[in-house]
Amino acid sequence: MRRRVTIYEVADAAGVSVATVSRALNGGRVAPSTRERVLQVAGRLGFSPSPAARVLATGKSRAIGVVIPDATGPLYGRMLRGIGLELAQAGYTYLVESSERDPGREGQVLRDLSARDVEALVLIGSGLGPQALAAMQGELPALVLVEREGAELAAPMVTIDNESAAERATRYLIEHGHERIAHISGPRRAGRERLAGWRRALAAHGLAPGPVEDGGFTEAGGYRAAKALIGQGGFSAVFVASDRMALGAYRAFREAGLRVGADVSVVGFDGLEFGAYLDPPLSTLRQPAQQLGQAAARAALAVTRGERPENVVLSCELVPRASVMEYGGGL
Amino acid sequence: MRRRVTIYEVADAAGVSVATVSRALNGGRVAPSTRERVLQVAGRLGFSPSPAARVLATGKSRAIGVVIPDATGPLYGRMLRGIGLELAQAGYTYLVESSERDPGREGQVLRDLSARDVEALVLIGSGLGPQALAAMQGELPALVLVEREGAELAAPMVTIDNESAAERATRYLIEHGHERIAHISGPRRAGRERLAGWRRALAAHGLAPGPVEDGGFTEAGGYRAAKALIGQGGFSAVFVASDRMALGAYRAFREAGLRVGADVSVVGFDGLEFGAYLDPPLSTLRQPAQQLGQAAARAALAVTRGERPENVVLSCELVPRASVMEYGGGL
DNA sequence: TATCGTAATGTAAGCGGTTACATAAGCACA
DNA sequence: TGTGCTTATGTAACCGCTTACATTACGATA
Repeated sequence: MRRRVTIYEVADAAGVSVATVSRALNGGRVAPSTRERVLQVAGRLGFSPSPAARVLATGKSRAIGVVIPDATGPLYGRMLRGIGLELAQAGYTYLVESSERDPGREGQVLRDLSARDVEALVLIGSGLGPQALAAMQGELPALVLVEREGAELAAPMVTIDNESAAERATRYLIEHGHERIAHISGPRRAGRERLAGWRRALAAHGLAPGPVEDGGFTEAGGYRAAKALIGQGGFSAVFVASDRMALGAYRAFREAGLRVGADVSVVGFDGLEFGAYLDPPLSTLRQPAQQLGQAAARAALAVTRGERPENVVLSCELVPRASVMEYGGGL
Repeated sequence: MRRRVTIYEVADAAGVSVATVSRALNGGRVAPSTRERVLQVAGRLGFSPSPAARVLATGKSRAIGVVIPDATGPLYGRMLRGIGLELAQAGYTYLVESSERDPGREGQVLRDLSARDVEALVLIGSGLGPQALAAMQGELPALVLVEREGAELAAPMVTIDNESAAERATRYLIEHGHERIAHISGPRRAGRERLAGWRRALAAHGLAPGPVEDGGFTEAGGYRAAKALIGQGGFSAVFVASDRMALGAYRAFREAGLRVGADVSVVGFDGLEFGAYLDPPLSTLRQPAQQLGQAAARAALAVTRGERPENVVLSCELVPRASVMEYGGGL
């Protein structure tokens, strides 16, 4: 079995005390020549300090906890990569747990992570509401909120600029000559902000808002919402607040005999991979998932240092594709 | 700041010694009445044992390390969910790191995870070769290999039955009347086994193997391979060893004016989400990603107990879709 | 009643680091 | 040469658990 090389063995081999070894390794005051020797011996022996012992001695675990809503979500992998990259530079790691979109389970997960001694918690996406979180905050380490409600929680927030992105999406349709633009909306903060962006773009161009239907951010909801819109008519384009809802909308349009990109233009939101493979490929706004992760990690590191980092707002990139065409007479 | 409740405080409050508290909590011999009281007090005080202290005292970290090739891979999220689920039941956690498909970095990552005291390492997908791993094995905890080469490493392996799945895919084409079936293959063990399954199915039905082109498991490679096949002709269907290569193949067929599902039938492999949204939807073999994760976690737990678990081979499920049609005269 | 085995509990020694405090060494200065 | 600093290093306590071993209590047995 692998056996751990301890600091004592390094100390013996280098002919110094463990305190000196510890200092040499962690940048304390040591004579340069001694440091040199200790480092050399430590390297030769393959010494690597026991994280557990270090945690116990210092009270800092050098780990942060990350809670995601759904392990299979396509964006979370990218966020985690961003988090991992950023943390690694600071010698930190992370523990991930998924709440599986169950607020009760999220509570569990938070307690669990907290019991595991993480120094900060990054909560991604929707989950427990602000009041519920506030109630738990006493027993939890510092929080960082990513794309989540909770301005009142005195926790740093990392978000995307939903409103501007939605405005950009809508403007993209307007630039293609569309004047009657519908919206399939979603719930919560993200949904509200995207709705607001849509409104703002229309208002800025002196256009009246088209019909709005809620799609609950699900494919089935998007399908139903599109059906409802089709029933009402009066639009030549739709801004859909998520790619997944756009998927459902595609189906509804197809069933109604409408060709996306010809009879009706569509812009989605999120930039999920499958959008590129739809027929026609879906125009969308790409979320900067990895950057969100990095920003969240930076914020988390800052809070572990007792700082109070600024909120971060990132913007999305428009991905123009064939689902949007020049206006040529609408529904 | 949150302060940790220690076992001493519980002991005081319950009027017993710390040893008794520890035993009461971990199932040692304690009088039932005492255990009851201790548990009660511990609950009231909100005691949860310091993992670091426990690791230090027992030498077991209750954590395993997981290495994935690519944080954004769509299957890894599912695998991790399986791993997490299984580990949680045993009171274990995991640390993930991604090698980003860089063997050098994988070496780093392994050392890093190992320095973090994980009790076992689950290596997913391709990466360092068996010789390189063997060379490191001395400084690493026990390994579990998931979909990876290394039969000679004396490490439990969790894999899918690539050959049978490929055979099933090919048989599916044969059942639709195709007799001249090409193959776009991939590298490494997975590629070889899928090739073998394709051959086996053809042989079993007395059919001659059609042309084979390697696509390197990438979309661009699939495109090139399909181009090459089209140049040669002589097939009415293709079994493609990965969905991503199938994506490239679709493009090549489209550019050549061939309609997938009509002029040429295609079966992919992996069961990635986007396949359902291709035009036409791609028939494929779905990898049991979550089950792979669970099996891997079970194996990892077993090795931490010093057991030598059996290899696990899981099978894939055929997902029939419109990319395969009854033979009606081929290229 | 003395003896012994057994069950319940307590005492204290680690586990492997960090770090406050003590000590020693080296040097400048009077 | 003695005094006082500064700097380098050592000693040992502590972080919060687990667990080997010691101790105590108690009923069973002779």
